[in-house]
Amino acid sequence: MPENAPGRQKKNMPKRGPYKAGLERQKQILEAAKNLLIDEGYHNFSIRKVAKRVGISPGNLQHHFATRDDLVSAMLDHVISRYLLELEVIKNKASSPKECLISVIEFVTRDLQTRDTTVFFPEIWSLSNHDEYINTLMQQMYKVYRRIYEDIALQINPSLTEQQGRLIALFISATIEGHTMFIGYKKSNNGMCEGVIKMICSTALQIIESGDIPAERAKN
Amino acid sequence: MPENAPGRQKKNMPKRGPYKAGLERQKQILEAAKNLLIDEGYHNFSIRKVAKRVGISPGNLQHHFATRDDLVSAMLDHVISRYLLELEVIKNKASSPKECLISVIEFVTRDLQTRDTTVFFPEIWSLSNHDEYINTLMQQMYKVYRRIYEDIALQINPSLTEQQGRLIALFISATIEGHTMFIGYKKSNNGMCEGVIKMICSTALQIIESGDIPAERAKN
Amino acid sequence: MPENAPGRQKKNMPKRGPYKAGLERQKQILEAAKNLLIDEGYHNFSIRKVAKRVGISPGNLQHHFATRDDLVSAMLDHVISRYLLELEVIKNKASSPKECLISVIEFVTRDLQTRDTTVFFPEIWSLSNHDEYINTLMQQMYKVYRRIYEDIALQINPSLTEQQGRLIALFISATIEGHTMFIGYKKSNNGMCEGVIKMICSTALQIIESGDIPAERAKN
Amino acid sequence: MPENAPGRQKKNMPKRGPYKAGLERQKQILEAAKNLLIDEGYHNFSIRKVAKRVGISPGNLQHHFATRDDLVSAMLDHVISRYLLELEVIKNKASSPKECLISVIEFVTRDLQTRDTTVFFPEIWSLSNHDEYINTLMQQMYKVYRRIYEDIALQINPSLTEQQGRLIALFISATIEGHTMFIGYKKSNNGMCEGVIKMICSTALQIIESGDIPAERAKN
DNA sequence: AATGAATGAGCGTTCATTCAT
DNA sequence: TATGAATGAACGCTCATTCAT
Repeated sequence: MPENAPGRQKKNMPKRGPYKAGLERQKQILEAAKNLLIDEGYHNFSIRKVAKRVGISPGNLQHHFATRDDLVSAMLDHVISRYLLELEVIKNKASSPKECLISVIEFVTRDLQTRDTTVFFPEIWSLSNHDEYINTLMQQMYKVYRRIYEDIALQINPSLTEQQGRLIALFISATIEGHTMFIGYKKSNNGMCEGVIKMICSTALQIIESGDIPAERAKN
Repeated sequence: MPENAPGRQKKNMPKRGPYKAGLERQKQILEAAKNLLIDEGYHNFSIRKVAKRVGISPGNLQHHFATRDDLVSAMLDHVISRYLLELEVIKNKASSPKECLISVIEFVTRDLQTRDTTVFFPEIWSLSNHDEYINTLMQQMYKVYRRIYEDIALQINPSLTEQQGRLIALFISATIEGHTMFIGYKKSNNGMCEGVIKMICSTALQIIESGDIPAERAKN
Repeated sequence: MPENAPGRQKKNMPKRGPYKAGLERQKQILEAAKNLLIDEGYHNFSIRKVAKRVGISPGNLQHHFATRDDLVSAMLDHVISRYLLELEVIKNKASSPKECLISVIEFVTRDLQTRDTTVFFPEIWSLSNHDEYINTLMQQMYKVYRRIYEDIALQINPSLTEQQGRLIALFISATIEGHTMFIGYKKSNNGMCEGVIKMICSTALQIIESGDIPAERAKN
Repeated sequence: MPENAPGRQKKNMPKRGPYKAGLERQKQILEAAKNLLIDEGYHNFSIRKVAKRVGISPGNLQHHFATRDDLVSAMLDHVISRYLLELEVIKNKASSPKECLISVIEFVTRDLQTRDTTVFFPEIWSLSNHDEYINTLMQQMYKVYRRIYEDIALQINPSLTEQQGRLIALFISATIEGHTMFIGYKKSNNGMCEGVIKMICSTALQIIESGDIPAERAKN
């Protein structure tokens, strides 16, 4: 058993890694798992179904991912890191902070309308409330993601404090995510996407530039 | 067989209703179902667990709610209509449109921090992608909810078109909902709640008053 | 609880009989039970389904027929006695033994092609192997039925012994019944019905008239 | 998952078959299923009971036969093909058509008196009215079986048309089957078996030799 | 790296039956 | 005469997991 796939592993025995063919298999499995999650939802997710999609036996799948939790964790890792990578590319394409802000907002918001994103993220949101590991994973992802907005905000308006930057970044990212259920794939208001984008962009810019952000007090 | 609980029923045969004790039971069941959903998530939801929580046999539960879907639907109905009722009360307490806007935003956003709300709504969001009935239920709820913001917006700024009102309402509601995963119960940024509220309020007012909302074109 | 419906009752408490309306209900129930048996087979038979067909509650049905076995027994009684009555009528219409033989054979064989008969009797045959009460009921019915052939045979050929008459009657009745699965309702050879009838008639007559029947020895 | 046992399968994916031990298990299961059917009847048939008889877990049984229908189908297949094989042997032992006719009739009729046959076939007859797959299976079996009588009849009396041969074969086979409920295992007239055999044989021979069979018209 | 065999628990559901109303 | 409430057992089935091969 390799058990060296990323995820929730406890025991980390120093074993030989998977063969090349094995790595290919793992990717197949993770893709199939992602698609199953999206097609049927987490409440209909099972390793047997994943195995059937890949065309291997459940026993074999469990050779690659020892437990169901391992598989789910690895799959979420897989999808999330790919998503963050995409974001990085978008960010690096822009030549000015403002342009960067707008292109990231546009990319993320338009991406909400793809089936994968419309379905995948709410799945994570609900899961994060019942599984601490998944919650951590998700919060890490959003921290990395919000960092983009924080950096941009401070570049556009250097007079902002770090805390203000964090609050702004939180506000922008939460605002975008919150539209998923309304303008997402097959959602009844998906025609409003472009209008929403404009509102988010102008609001974000206005907040950043005005610097009129409440001072924070909470610690936690 | 009662089967006349709210939910996914189509044919409404003229049957005698349940006894008083039966109605009490139904409420107990719906409460237990809600709590189970919140405690363990939809993927761990089962009628047997609900029955165990109520302290009755699965057979008896199925006497009250014939199928799992019936139970889930009735439970969602139950929770959602109670939530909308609460909103109505908040709305009616306010004496001016602006005050109303602020108090509704404050109520809803603070409510995000209760465990029930933090957990319950993401559950619905994810479910709505896999169950058309639940999606319809959810969209109806949000339509009623957004109607509040639409009315307020048009009262504050009568020059807004209906479409602009709808877009604003969508933006405000989506912005609030989007914070659930970040400032909700036990979420890492839950200390930022008050700051977020201020930003949402000022942003909402600014958008409504400026009337600087993109004209829409998409139909779909 | 009346419990005075025919069937498998053990305790026969001297209670007042059912009201007129109750008797009507009992007939409704028995008819519904018969139709359910025919529509879905004994393995899908349940008192709940019967109750649903009648439009009453299972509890109420069980007020009329205390147990499932009671209901089944009463229903079989009901159908069988009606069937024997029909036969009696056919028999009495004929003016000569030969004519009687032919008309009974024709009636019974053609009746095999009705859906009710095609389905109902195999159901009894299989049940009789697992329920002694039903087996007794069935054997009684066939005894009465075969008696018709016995009488006719002895009338046509008075030189036959009683044993020979019984053997002939058994042979004729078994021959007819055996065609159920082949020329019955929706069965692949149901076009051969008339040919079959002619063969049965001529064979029966030939056996009776020739008297060339093996002497029996077995006792049991 | 083997799922390659005979039965109601459609797609025949090129999977590796079961291990040797697995094949043994499948046979055990089919035997247990047959015996359960005979002991308790189809209405008391359950995969759990079969599993208990074999001494395995229900889950394991479902590994070999994925659904209840698969199991039932495979079991019927199993029993029927064994039965047809036996018949073939009997047929091939005979040296003349007449002898063959008599030995087949004797074998089949006497076999009616074994418990297995007395119980098994009525079970199929009733099931065939509620399950199209089983009806097809049964009709195929009887077609093969009747073919024996058809061939013999045409050998004994070559002047018979094919249609006449089919009608005769139907009549002989139906006549035999029809005696199951009367001379079968523990049935009240089982002492008449030998007399019945003689009547069937002489009747069959007489019909075949005389060629006095009604011309058919119906098509269907 | 892969499959098949096996377990045991849990699921939604149906059911016969009992009983209070 | 009728319904609704309730139980407890059984059903077919899916599942995560383990293990021998």
